[in-house]
Amino acid sequence: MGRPASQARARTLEEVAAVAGVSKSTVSRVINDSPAVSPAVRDVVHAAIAQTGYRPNRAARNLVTRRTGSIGLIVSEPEGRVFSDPFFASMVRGVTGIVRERDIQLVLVLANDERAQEQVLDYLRDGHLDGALLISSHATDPLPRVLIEEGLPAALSARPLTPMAISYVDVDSVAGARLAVAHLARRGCRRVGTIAGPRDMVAGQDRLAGYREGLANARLPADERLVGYGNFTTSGGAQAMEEMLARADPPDGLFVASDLMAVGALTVLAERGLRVPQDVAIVGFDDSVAAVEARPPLTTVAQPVEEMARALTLTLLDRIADPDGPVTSRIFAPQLVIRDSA
Amino acid sequence: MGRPASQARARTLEEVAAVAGVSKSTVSRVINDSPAVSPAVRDVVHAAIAQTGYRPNRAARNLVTRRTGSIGLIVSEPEGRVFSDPFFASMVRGVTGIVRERDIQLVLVLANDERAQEQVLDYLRDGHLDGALLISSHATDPLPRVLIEEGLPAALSARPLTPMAISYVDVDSVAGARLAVAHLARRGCRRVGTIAGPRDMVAGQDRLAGYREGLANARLPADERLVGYGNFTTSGGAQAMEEMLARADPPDGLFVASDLMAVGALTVLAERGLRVPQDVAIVGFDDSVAAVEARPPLTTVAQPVEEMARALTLTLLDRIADPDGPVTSRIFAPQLVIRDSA
DNA sequence: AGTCAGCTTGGGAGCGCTCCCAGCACGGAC
DNA sequence: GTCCGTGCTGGGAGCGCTCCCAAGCTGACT
Repeated sequence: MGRPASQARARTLEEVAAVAGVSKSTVSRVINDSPAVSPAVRDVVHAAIAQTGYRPNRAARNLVTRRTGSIGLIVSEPEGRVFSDPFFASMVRGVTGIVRERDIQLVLVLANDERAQEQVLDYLRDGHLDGALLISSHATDPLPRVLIEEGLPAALSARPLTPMAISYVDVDSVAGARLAVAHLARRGCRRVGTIAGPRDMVAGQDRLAGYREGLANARLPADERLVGYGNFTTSGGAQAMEEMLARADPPDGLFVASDLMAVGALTVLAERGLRVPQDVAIVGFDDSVAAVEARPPLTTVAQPVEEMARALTLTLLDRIADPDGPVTSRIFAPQLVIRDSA
Repeated sequence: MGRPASQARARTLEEVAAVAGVSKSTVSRVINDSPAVSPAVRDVVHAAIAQTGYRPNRAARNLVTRRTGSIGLIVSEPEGRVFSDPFFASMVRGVTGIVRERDIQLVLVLANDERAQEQVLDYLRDGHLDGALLISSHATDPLPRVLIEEGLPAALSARPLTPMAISYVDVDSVAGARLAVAHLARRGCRRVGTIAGPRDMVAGQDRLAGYREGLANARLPADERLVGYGNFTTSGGAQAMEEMLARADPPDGLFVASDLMAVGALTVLAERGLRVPQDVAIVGFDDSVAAVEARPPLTTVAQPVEEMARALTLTLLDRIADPDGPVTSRIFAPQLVIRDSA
């Protein structure tokens, strides 16, 4: 069944060239899809590659191309938070898909505290990575700005608070929130509240803004006592719900800026004996597994996370290939997924 | 503030050597901590390194040492499941700590379906990685065995079902479950049930075995109707709880093999109007954030995940340094964390 | 027939590093 | 005084690859 890999000496370009009866330059051209190779020779070389089981040596290639062939997935939030977010899992799946077919390494980098951020910066400056995917949503995160200044290709998983010369992908959160509120209004809700995200996250701000627009569009009254804030986690949602119930009569409709927070709200509502959707109709955001598993299953705003992740990755790769190219960003349209909670 | 990194040409050994007035061999020795350098020269070279801001070129070094300087974090379960598990976040934090101080790259690899597994195997065989950390708990996972056969250094995040020549770290799940049941018995519970993990996971089996031992130790009756099975997720726990309640009177004590499942059980109990801990005392497993955030906060069995992750990583690095060295594994002692649920 | 452009191909330098080997200086043993 | 370790240092080959440059060959055009 073949020897252990550690003993199987790797083939080299030279050997393939010998087998194919051509020079190593030619083999190199074939490998790199250079057009300057006649079809006949190309076939011969391909056969030789297959026969020898040749695989290019990454280190040797990197040495001369001055590329590393790897990009970083930089998580600059408390890792517990990020990983537990279903958004992250889908993101990784999307990124991995692209990265794998291009034979690029995805290096996981945690930059969750100040010290780590410094180290990460050093790391990036040392040129260990060709580029970076930044997973972070806090508007106050200094990393994006620093990366631009350092000239390292980067792309963000969310729109930065202040416009900057960096690519990003994001869902149209404002539109998503409007969608949710419109649905609630259509259902007949009159007192529509929201549990918004943190005020220092763009997603938090946008979804709140969209909620307000939605109210206005539906000619529904705005009641600030029905606006709560959570940190996008389950417990944050529960707490916000409790606080809202403490200061005002229950709303009959509620837009919650994340499924996780909605689940938290759900438990509080259940404790209070309020039925969903009869007493309070709820719309979440993300369409994560949490939405499916919630009781009742959540009506929610879906974002095409995997597609977004693919776009994000491709954007970064474009930028790596052409560092002076244009900064391109894409906003994806959200979609309402109707289940039982509203 | 300095030119962009992309323009700042990297220093080389040669340049440092020139500055220090020595040969590049000597500089290389200093960098690699060779003892064969006189203290005086060493100091001069260190000064030159600092002055020039020299950083070794990873590719060049890899080319000659035939190492890649990176290890894989191989996630061979559905990524949604793994990432959402708080265990994973702590694991990553521990691994990252070690890896960062050794300047090793952590490459994230998803092997969540058959096709991906094949690709991952190819990838490993190509020598892109010096070794692999395997995050997977399904006893049926073929990857560990394959890695051994390929001769690629690897370490598992959990004890494999069948003993094999591969290092791993794990918590003593049996002891942990015994701890939990003993606590329940001490509290006065007489009808102690369990929601166990999947039968094809070692952790599931061990915790169930520990539960049984705990019952025996406390001279408590074993009632198979009080044994349920979940897949370590919240919804799995809820479902198992419902099924148990459907086929038997509620237990007065319950050991749940994971915090996430315990949270699911909690919601079902709440729906049924059963109070925790008064009617049913519950002990979870993992001491994750979910335990802290649960209502009531969960008494649970803690495992020193971060320390385990560090040990796991060090084990792998040892193995990479000396592939023929002994296979060492470590079992960590669990600890009971008492909160409000039992 | 001669010239030249255009297409393929081969040769070989060089990327930055490690590590083998040789050389040198010094000091102790004879 | 000679010889031989021992400790430190420098020289240089070579890792596998890319890419520049030159050379060969074809066919079209003058």
